[in-house]
Order: sequence, then structure tokens, then C-alpha cells
Amino acid sequence: MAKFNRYLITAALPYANGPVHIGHLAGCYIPADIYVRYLRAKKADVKFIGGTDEHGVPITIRAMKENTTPQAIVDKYYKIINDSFEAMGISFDIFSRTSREIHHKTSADFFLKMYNDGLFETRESEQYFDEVKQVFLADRYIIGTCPNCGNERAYGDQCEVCGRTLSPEELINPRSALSDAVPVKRKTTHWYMPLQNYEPWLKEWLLDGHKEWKNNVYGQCKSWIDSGLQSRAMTRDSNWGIKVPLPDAEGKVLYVWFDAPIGYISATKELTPNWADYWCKEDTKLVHFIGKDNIVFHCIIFPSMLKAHGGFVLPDNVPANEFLNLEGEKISTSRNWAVWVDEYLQDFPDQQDVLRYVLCSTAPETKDNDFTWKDFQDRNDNELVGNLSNFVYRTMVLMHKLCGGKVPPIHADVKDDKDDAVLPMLQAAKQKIEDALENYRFREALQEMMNVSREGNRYLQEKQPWILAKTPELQAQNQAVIDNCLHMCLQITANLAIFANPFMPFTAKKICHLLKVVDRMLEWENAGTLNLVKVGYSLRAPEMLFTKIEDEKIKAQVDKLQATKAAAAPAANGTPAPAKDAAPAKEAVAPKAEIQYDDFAKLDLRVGTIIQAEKVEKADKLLKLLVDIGTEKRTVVSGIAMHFKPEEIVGKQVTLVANLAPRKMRGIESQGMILMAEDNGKLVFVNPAEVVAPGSGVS
RNA sequence: UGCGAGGUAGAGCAGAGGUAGCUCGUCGGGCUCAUAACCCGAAGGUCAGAGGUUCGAAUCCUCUCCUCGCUACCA
Repeated sequence: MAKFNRYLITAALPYANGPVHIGHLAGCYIPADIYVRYLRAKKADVKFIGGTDEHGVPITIRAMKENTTPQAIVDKYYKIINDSFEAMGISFDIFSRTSREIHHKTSADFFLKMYNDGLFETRESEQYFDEVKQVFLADRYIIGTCPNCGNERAYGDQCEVCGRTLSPEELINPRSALSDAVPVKRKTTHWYMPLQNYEPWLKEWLLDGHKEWKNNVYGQCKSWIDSGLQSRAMTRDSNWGIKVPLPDAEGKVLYVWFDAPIGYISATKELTPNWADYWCKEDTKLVHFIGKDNIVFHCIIFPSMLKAHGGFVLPDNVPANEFLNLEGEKISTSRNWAVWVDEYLQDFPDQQDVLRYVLCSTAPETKDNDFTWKDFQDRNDNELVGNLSNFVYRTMVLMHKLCGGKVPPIHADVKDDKDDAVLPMLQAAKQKIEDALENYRFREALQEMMNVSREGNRYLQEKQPWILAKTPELQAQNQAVIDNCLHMCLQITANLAIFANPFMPFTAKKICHLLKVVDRMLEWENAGTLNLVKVGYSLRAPEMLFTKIEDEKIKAQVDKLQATKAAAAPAANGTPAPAKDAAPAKEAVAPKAEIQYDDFAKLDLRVGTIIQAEKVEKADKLLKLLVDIGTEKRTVVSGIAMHFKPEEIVGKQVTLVANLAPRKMRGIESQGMILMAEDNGKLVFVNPAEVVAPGSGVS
């Protein structure tokens, strides 16, 4: 421990094309946050770095499909992701983004330094090109018929139906996933990093020097290194990303896996002018928290880059976690099989610590694990409510009933073995939690913390102060025993706040509030002592730290998941579901910017009746409607043909935006817009609950 | 296909040659300060399967099966 004087902790940069889900939290962000909070409690000099990864081909493709810009996509998800982390108490010192100027400069400089030192080789290769969209295509974005099983939607790198690994050449009838065009080969030049040159060094630094790394991490690295490394392209053909800082490099950007980890450096620069202390001094302990899919990049490629560039510290550890499943199935963003953090926060307000607790205790530290809502409820009800919350509550209640609401004194003359055992128990727990945390065994640390509460309950049960209080004739001597017991219970409660703080910071603060102590009590050095609450202090009224979760709430969550399955089912029969290719089923709802009443008042909303409806020729989605708004009849073109037949909507009342600037669609001028509610892809008319006169205003 | 990690009680995990353990659930009992919470006790395992080494194997070796990841242009 003495070896390091400061800590630099990073958590994988989430990719900004979707919100974060519980798998992200369990695998990476919660362990990282626990570690960081523990270090801060020990008053260590620590910086916790995070941010979104905003480059890469998938974002550009998504933008193309949604007819928007990559920037719009990353802006949207940066906000959602950042808000989710903040609300969950993931205590980043900075949560930056790789689209920021400082990152562009840092990455470009990093590349340039390596370039100037002659550490890249250039190679020309032939890549598939989409002539319609004018972009190079990654293998993944070429679709064709699988030569093995005949699946017509096999990807250029793999067939999802038979699992066979493919190359685009093998596909029968290959076409671009973006435009359906037949891809052509085109020559392109890229800068490669010869990773094989770093092999001897990697063997020494990683294989010999870091045998203490987790099995899954070490094993995978060893396998890569032993099988021989190759040159790897560090640039791509794209116009979204960090421009290659060289002449004649138009249309070339840095490979996202080159720039993303440099994001840790840029974010630190953005955070503090002393960034170099954290990145360049040998007495800094750098730890990367990631999921198992990121192992080679963080353990082999990025360290090789740092080594090649020179002047940077290398990771001391990369405690990668495995994956979290959900109700027995893999979490899937595209199939919407996930518990989204932003939705959890809405559905379970102020219950961040429940999720933090459950995800930590079921974290996939050594193998993939399963999250189920039933387990979530059980752990909350049995462990948090039954054990922890209950101990604190009964301590507070008894203290009020039997000790006048004040911290009772210790009476040395009646102290017994059980009282004396409390201090060593707390000290042993502190030691065990420290050992576990410093070795990245978070589940174990959490269990030790809960064990303290369990010991507290047992102690209280053995002393039975409520029995002693029932014999008034012995009041004088019994009160001393009661005092000792509750004094100890209160000290245990205070210790619990310190122990719980890294895992459940919101709960730790609640305990501080109950005990009327300041947050500084949570400093780690205070753990394992018995002078945290002062004799004679009057404390607050008892409060439950956690409450049971009703069955209906759990059922609602399970139903919500099952509904996504049902929604996906029709696509599954017939043609194979284009799972990853489909636009994510979830449209996260980012709240729009606040507006003033005047902005709202500009809208002219009116109720109208549809008096005519017909399909627009050569357009699958459009219906041409004639809407009667009392004073006049408006022609409106509406994109609802997939949802309604013309004949079934004639006579319906609708809400019309009457002062929207007219717009021509398919040659027809649309004079307004009809309000629709969207429920998971299903459209529903927004109209008055009762029929009103055509032209009635809406406000 | 190859490589890596994992497979231990209903669930989640620990144990790395010497009597299979912890938390939760289940069952039985106790208690009443505490939200049927708390405390005590019990049941529940051919340690994925097969073979081998050994006085002795969950643990070491060989083979097989299952899950997940990586397999170098998904990020």
C-alpha cells in the first residue's frame, strides 16, 4: 500500500448510442464507485474518471438510419447516461465525453507523437465500399446469404443463425446494410500499430508482473500474447471521429479503440491542471474497471499505446467483471431485454441503494450471473429490511423507550463478555472489509458489512433489554445493563454507517441523520471504534431505512419485460429477426428543454373531425385526410397508414395543430398536423374524452 | 474451429490434497423491542459426467458435456 500515493480510477466509457442498464452498473460502475468511495473515506488522493465514448461506426449508422446527425445522437445519450449515473450516486470526479475539443487535441497529439517516433506502419488494403452512401463498410455492415445455413441476413463477420464466423467474401449475394447497394472493393490506406513489437515487453510486464490479476483477465491476456500479436489498424475511413492529424488524411479518423481509452487522459486534463501527477508519476495506482468484453483493449492494446508513447503510468490492475444476465437471458439492448437505469429510477424513486446493494451482492465477479426481480425483492425484504434496517430501527426504538431518547452511558461495573465482544467484532469486520475491497472482492466485502448488522441483531437478542425493563423493582440495577446494551447498539449502528458508505452512500447518510452526526464521521479511520456517538446526545425519532417492496411492483417489472418479448415475437416467425440491425426498440425519453407559457401559447390546437381519408399513392405510410375544424376544412397528410385503414377513421375526432406552417408531402400540401400518442410502436389518436363541436380550441 | 473463464444444497457464492462451508429461501422451535421482522435448531450435496494418480480427490491429470467471452473491421 505504501507504494502508492495517489489513485486514478477509471470506469469504461459507455458507448453513447443508448442508455445504461443494470448490466453496466453491476459489471463496472458500481464496483468502481465502491472502490472510489472507500478510498476517499480513507482520505486517499483519488480521481474517478468517466465519460461517454461518442465515436465509432455504429453511431454514424444509427444517425443515417434515423435521418439525423451523429452529434444529435450522442448529445441525447450523453445527457441520459450522465443523469443516470448522477442519480445512482456513481461519484465520478468528472464525466466527460470524447467529442470534446480537449479530447480531440489530446488524442491527435498522442497519435502524432507515436507517428513522429516512427511507431506506425502504413498499409494499403482493399475494403468494401458502399457507393450509394459513399462510406466504407465494416464487415458487420455487409449482409448476405450464409454459405453454411442459407440465412439471408447473415453479417459479414458472422451468421447469427448458425453461429459460423464469416468473412464478407463468403457471403452469397452481399449487399450493404445501409443502402442495399452491392459493395465494391476499394483501396484504402491506414496506419497500423505493430503490436508484435510489444510482445516481449507485455510478457514481462503483464504475464510475469501481474500474476495477481483475476483469472478471467489474466487467462485471456495470456492466450492473446501466447498466440502471437499482429499489427492492428489504428485508423478508419469515416468522417465521424478524430481526424487523423496528418496531411493527405482526408476522410480518415482514429479508430475508436485508439481514441476511447485516451479519453481517460483527456478527461483528467479537463478535471485538473495537475492531471500529469495522476498519469505520469510512478507512485500513482491506475485501475481500470471494465466488463469482460473490453479485456484485450485495456490490458494489451492501451498499455502498449501508453508504453509506446512513453511517460505514462500503466494500469496496476484491471478487475474486469463477467456479464449479468436478466431473468435467465442475456441482456440485449436491441431486443430491449434490459432494466434501464433511467427507468428504474422512475419506477423506484429514492431506492438507489437497493439496486446498488442487489447488484453488488450478485455482481458477476467470477462468472456470469443472473438478475431476477424475485431475487431483487427477496434481497431487499430479507436482507436490507429484515436485517440491516430492522437492527437500526429496533436500536432506535429501544433507545427512545428505555433510555429517554439519549445516548446512554457505559457502566463499567456491569459490563459483561457480550459487551466486551463488540469492539473486537467491529475491528475484525473492518479488517475483513478492507482486505476484500483492496482485492476487488466486493461481494465478500458487502457480506462482511451485513454480517456486522447480523451480529448486532444477535447481540440485542441475547441481551434482551426489553425483558430487563419489565421488572420495575430491579430498575436501578437493570438500567445499567440496558444502558450498556443500547450504547453498544448505537455504536454498532454508527459503525454500520461507515461500513455501508462505499456500497450504500444514501443509507449511510440517513444513519448519520438519525444519529445526528456529521458526514465526517464516515471517514474510514473512525470504523472499529466505540466513541462515534457521544453519551447524552439526544437522537432523532426512529425511521426505517428500507421498506418492503410490494409484489405488484415486482410483477409490473416482470410484465414489462415479458411484454417486450411478446412485441418481438411476431418478427421472430417468418424471416429471422434482424436483432442487432434493428433500431433499438427503446426510445429513451429525454425531457425537452423548459419553455415559457408564451411558447406554449403560440400553438393553435383545435379539435376537428375527419370527414375524408384516402391512401396517398406511392407512399406506404401516408394518409390524406380532410379534417373539418368548423370554420374550414383542412387537408392534412399524416404518416399513419401503417396503423389505420382509411375507412375506419372517418368520423373520428382528432386534435389538430392548426397553425403549423404548411408543408408539401408527395405533392400534397398538408395544412396541419394531427396529434398521436405512441405506445411501444402503436399509435393512438389524442382526442377529447367526449365529442365536442368541430373547431373547439384546446389549451 | 481455436483459446480463455466458469459449472459446488432451491438461489447466490466460498473452499485449491485430509470430516463440504457461508448468506438467502424451506421446515421445526423460541422471543415480542422491532413491518410475520429478530434469535436458535434441522433438513437439503454421488462438488457437471466418465476415467486415472493417491492411503485419501470438489481440489492434481486425461477425455466428454453445458454456459459465457474472445477469435483481431461491432464497440
